[in-house]
Amino acid sequence: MATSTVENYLKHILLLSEGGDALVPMGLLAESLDVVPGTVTTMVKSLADGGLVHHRPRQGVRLTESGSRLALGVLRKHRLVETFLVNVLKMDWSAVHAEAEQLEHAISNDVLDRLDALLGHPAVDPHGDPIPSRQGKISSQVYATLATCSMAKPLRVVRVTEQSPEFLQFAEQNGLLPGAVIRITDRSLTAGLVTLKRNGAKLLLALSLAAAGRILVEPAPQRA
Amino acid sequence: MATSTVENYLKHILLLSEGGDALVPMGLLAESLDVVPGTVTTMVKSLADGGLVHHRPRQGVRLTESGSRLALGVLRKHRLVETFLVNVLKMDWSAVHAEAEQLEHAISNDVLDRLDALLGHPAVDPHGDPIPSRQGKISSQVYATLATCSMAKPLRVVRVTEQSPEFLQFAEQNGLLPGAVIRITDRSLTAGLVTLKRNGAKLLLALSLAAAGRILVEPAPQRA
DNA sequence: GGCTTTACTTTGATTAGTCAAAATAAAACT
DNA sequence: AGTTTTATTTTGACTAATCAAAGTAAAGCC
Repeated sequence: MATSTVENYLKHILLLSEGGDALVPMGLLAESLDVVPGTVTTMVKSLADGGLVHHRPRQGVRLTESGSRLALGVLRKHRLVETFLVNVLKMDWSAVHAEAEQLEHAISNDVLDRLDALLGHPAVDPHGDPIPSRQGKISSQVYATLATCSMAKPLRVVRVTEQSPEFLQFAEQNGLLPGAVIRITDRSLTAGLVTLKRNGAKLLLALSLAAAGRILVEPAPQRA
Repeated sequence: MATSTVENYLKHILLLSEGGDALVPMGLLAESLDVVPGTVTTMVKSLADGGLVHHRPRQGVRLTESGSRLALGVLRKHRLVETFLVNVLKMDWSAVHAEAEQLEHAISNDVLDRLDALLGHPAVDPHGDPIPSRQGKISSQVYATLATCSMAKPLRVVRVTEQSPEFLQFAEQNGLLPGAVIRITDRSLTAGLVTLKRNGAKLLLALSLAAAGRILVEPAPQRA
């Protein structure tokens, strides 16, 4: 079995490569894992020895087939555990990320499959992130964000791509959970602001463009 | 936070000291943890530096107050996780010990408390072992075993003090789960055999004395 | 094209946990 | 009491993962 350190490296590489097979720069990986760059270099070389990644020196790192399989397995554990913590144990969705970071390395595939069944084989976790299938497939639909979408039509929040409890709490308090239907009332690139109105809410809500870019949306069906 | 190695040492010391504050010999601890004795000596000295155990050189080791608190916490996690795996995820009780060994080090107290509530604050795990309370109290009732109990009256199995999947499967197949009511028909010290009959079963069942000593019983109420 | 900045790699050291094997203390036999 | 056995401790070495700091390659910039 891979150590949880190895599992973490693979998971971060997967997340940083955005589904594609682009090279992940070493520095980015170091920052993401919160270790110094030298550490990443040594670890990546040993992962490469183990056939889990390809290392292009001075350029970056990319998952191999078997590294990718492993990384998707870890991600599946992470997201199913998060779903369990929120749906069954009723935990705050802003708190479950840290818990899942630990549990994803301790849970067996047997337990995972039972959890999956208990939850009804969910396709996305509470943040709206897609859960890889047991076969390692991940539905990688490309969504627009509040910063990039068209402004005309009503939108439904599908996903919040940010893990920090502060941001998630902010999102929750303002009703920006996956499923919420909203409408953009204004977007100013110069001010760096997006203003929107939630269905059923009285007040307008202003968001920085940076924050808006973390919220993925799809067109909401007209007048449900 | 204590590493999972530290947690394991403390848990094993707790289990080997049988609730009392007897000194646990280093060799026994080494065997129980499946490491060589030299490793235990070094680790125990560092645990002693951390104030978690008292080390009497060449004699053994004993938990301090704070070591005991930590160990009971780990044991609580272990047994609640086992209960969850059996009661909620419907896993085989003979398989859950190994799973819980991993999960006990990864689960937070917050998650644990929610699990505890979900399960209805159980007092014992599926093997009949008592679950320490959140305050670290453990109901340490002393039970007789099939090897030591009186033979006259009907008995109820309360606990199976053995973790190996083989033994647990054997027990399960022969209906010796906690709660089962049985009656001893014969016990021969010379042959090393105990023979018994389960309520509702047709056949007699023979057990070695060693195996019988792993099964704790209490007097069953007469004709329920 | 040469200088500077930035990103990455190397080197040497550290910590946690482990083993193998030699050394020692205590207990157990004659 | 002296010797043997057994349990424990010490010593030296190893692996995984890390950091600090020095070294190097590649881009970017006059």
